[in-house]
Amino acid sequence: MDVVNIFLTSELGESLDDFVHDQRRFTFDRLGPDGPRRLVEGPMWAFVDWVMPELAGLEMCRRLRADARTVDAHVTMVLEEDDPEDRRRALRAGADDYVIGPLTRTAVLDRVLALQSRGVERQATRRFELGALTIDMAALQARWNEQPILLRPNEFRLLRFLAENPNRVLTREDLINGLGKREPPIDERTVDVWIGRLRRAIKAAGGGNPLRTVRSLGYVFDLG
Amino acid sequence: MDVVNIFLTSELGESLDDFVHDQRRFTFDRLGPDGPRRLVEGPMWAFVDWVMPELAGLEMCRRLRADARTVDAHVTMVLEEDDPEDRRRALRAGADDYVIGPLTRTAVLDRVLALQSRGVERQATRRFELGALTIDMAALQARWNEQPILLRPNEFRLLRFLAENPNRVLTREDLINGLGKREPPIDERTVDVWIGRLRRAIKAAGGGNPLRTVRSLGYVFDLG
DNA sequence: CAATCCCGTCACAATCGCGTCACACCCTTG
DNA sequence: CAAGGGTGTGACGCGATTGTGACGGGATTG
Repeated sequence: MDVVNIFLTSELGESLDDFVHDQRRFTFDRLGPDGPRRLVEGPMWAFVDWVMPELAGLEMCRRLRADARTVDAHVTMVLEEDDPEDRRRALRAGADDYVIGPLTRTAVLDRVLALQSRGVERQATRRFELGALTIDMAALQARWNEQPILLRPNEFRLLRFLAENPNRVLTREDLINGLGKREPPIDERTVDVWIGRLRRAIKAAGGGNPLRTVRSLGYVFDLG
Repeated sequence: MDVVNIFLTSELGESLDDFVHDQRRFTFDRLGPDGPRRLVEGPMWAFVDWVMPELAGLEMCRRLRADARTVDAHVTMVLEEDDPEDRRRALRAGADDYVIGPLTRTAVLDRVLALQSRGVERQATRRFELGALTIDMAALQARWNEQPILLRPNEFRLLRFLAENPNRVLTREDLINGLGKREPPIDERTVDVWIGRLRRAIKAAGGGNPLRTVRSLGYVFDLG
């Protein structure tokens, strides 16, 4: 059975106990300033309150992104009201997403289920190789046969996501979701430009072209 | 209670008996060159040794993928040492995953539990083989003896449909319907062109001609 | 506050996919 | 061997899809 690990920075009015639903086991846990209390395997979802007792939500967000145990978590920021300025700050601090509070059980499940529905998930792998390509999550660096590939942040995330799902056609929508770009909505054609830039960067490092276009569908990272 | 069926190609040093843990029943069984000894319901996990007494692990892997009873199994390859080249070969032969041996009870459970929680599920027949031909639905790619066949989307669908109905004469109408071309109506002669293009692509990949013309009827995908 | 970087969008050119046609070739039948 | 239907395939052209240079706004740096 799949396990979905959900972490929250605050107690909620309604009880959010562990439960099983639709073939998945949902576990809930408190998330403190020092990170998660327990280590888990599998996808992690963190909901961070804008205002926290001991720490500003934005700072918490940054910590999650810097902490090796939680870099792969999908971070949702919980805003008190819909302030465009706050939304932007949240995303810049590393959040993948946000909801307008207060946080309810329904809101949590909506988020998790919606993003899981495509079944494209991050794997918590620190460093991995695919053919000549090496991706080092800790150093945020990619190499082609030891030769560093000069990537901008967005390109790195794109390459990472593609490489995490090799030999599998990813639609432009998958890629947009995979990079956690919900807000503002991204034009699908923009993905073409991302791919173009990524290809150029790989080629500049002496690499081949592992990114295959599947016309009218999307792109694949080709192994072999 | 959920059942997790685990198949191994070799005896292990430590005993791996059936047992119950965490709401799941784990059953273990030997996996021989002819496939599983018993049919099971529910998820199957196969651990295939790189070196087997009677059959190379890679060949075993391909057989599992070609066998209707086991196409949906999650196949983990057991490597003796961490050779990137071997890993690639394993994945290309259809393995979903690999571990560096020797295989222990802990390694098996780690794998199964980790992947179950990560929600890595095999979609029905994502990949199948017929003789030298391999069709990978996820990557939308076909190979002839490991050599990729360069197919355009329509040709891929055609090949897939033919390969799904081997040894059976398909009329031009069958093929048009099989590819879901209702609108606009397709001229039956167009199918001839499709077949011609598909044959050329297979030959370009060093393949033979598995597509036989049945005069005044249609075409067959010939097995053997 | 100037210089630089990153990234989303646009517009246009290049490319691709594919249905159709036309004609040569093949096989069958008488 | 002549006749006639069936099949293979090169060529063509229309649409749709994709690649990419250019631009501008916002963020970051110094």
